[in-house]
Amino acid sequence: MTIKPQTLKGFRDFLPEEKRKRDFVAQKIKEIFELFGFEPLETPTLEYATLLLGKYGKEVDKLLYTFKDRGDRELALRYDQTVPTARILAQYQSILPKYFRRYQIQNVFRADKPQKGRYREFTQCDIDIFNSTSPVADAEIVTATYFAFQNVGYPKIKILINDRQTLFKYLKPFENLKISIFSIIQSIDKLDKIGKNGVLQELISKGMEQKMSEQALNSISSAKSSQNLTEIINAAISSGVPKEDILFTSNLARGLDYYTGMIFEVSLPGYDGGSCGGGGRYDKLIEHLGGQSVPAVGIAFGFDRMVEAADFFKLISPLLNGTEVLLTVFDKKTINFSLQSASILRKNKIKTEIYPALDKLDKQLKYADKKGIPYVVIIGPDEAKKNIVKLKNMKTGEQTELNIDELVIKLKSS
RNA sequence: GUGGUCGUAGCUCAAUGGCAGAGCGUCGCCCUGUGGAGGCGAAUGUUGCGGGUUCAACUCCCGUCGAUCACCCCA
Repeated sequence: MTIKPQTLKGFRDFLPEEKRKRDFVAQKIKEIFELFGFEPLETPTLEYATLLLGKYGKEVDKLLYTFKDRGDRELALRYDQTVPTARILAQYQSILPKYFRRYQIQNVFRADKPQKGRYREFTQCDIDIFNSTSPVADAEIVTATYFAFQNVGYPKIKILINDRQTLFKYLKPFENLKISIFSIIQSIDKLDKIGKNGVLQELISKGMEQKMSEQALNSISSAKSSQNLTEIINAAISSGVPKEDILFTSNLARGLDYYTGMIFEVSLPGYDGGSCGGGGRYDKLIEHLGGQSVPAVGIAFGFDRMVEAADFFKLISPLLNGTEVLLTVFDKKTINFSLQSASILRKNKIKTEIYPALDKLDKQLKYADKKGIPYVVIIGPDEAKKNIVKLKNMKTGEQTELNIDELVIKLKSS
């Protein structure tokens, strides 16, 4: 019985072209994380279900993948990176540095209904600093984020920043029995998406009077940056974030209610695929998850969107890291010469591929052309006899006869 | 999870209940050691899957799987 080949609902295959793009972006942001002293961390795909259940709210429990293993243990697939990291902090408290800072790029699983840009397995990329309440820690996160994006090569990066204290101060008067301040914040967070009228309507439908709703919006738009936030912004600017790229945005809310201080988002002007990352300070979350009190500040990068945006801005060369030279083969007599030449090229760190069949030369050239391999080395009986090779530049069509040492020099210099 | 839209060749898409097609790609030849351009030719389908209505279903109905959009939630 044959089975129809298909990818599981909500899951994706990344073919070489796409995978290279993802690796490119991951590589660029990792460089910056390391530069800022963030250390790599990896946790298992599976955890005990009890670790995850109930930690994200009852709505989310339905989105957890849970099942039993053969030893009857209740398991769950990783849902995010924060809860497993909270476990790490509790479990390895004695050996981790006090102000632990780590980066983590791993896939997480959510049994959600998929749609575009929303999958059941996707990559999360987090950086966080634990145990520090200093504005310097907040600024480090913002700055590392800015430079990580810059290192990928995006033409313009804007950091939109606000803090929960400011939102609370200006919105608290509007809270009532029908509508909590978090509910107001959640609605205001949609300002960019549904517009002023949309937010007003939503607030009204949540039980706020029209006049009050308008006042709440006006109050927010006139808000001033708190002293703490001003310190964070100044620290980020001192760390090299251009002043014009970090913007106090009083209506920035971010829906998650666990944030306790600074909140921020990354926006790429010119790319309208939405925010490419967001985070903030969450001093109570880890304690709430059952650990000890651990103040924390961090960001989750929207890795998939970053890749899409990198693609959109054409930051990734299609030939990136591909094979540099294809060696052709002619027949069984000359194949050894081809193999030996390949060996020498590879010893010289030239990315070399040998054609894996005795096809006609036109097929071999066509293969190189289609794969975008820039050089082809032609080795047939004539060349083997003279102990030389013929190097063909696929772009110009130019061919030169070289001995193997000349070939290495030529390819290394190109 | 709720509510829409969609599913036809490898890809993009036609065919308004009446013979399943086109473009692109693929393969072969023109070209016996040279790719891209061009010419000529060829192959490819249980119309996602299962049922129903009908003389007749790609087309209508039901179910199912998948994709997609909005909401929810978020990344």
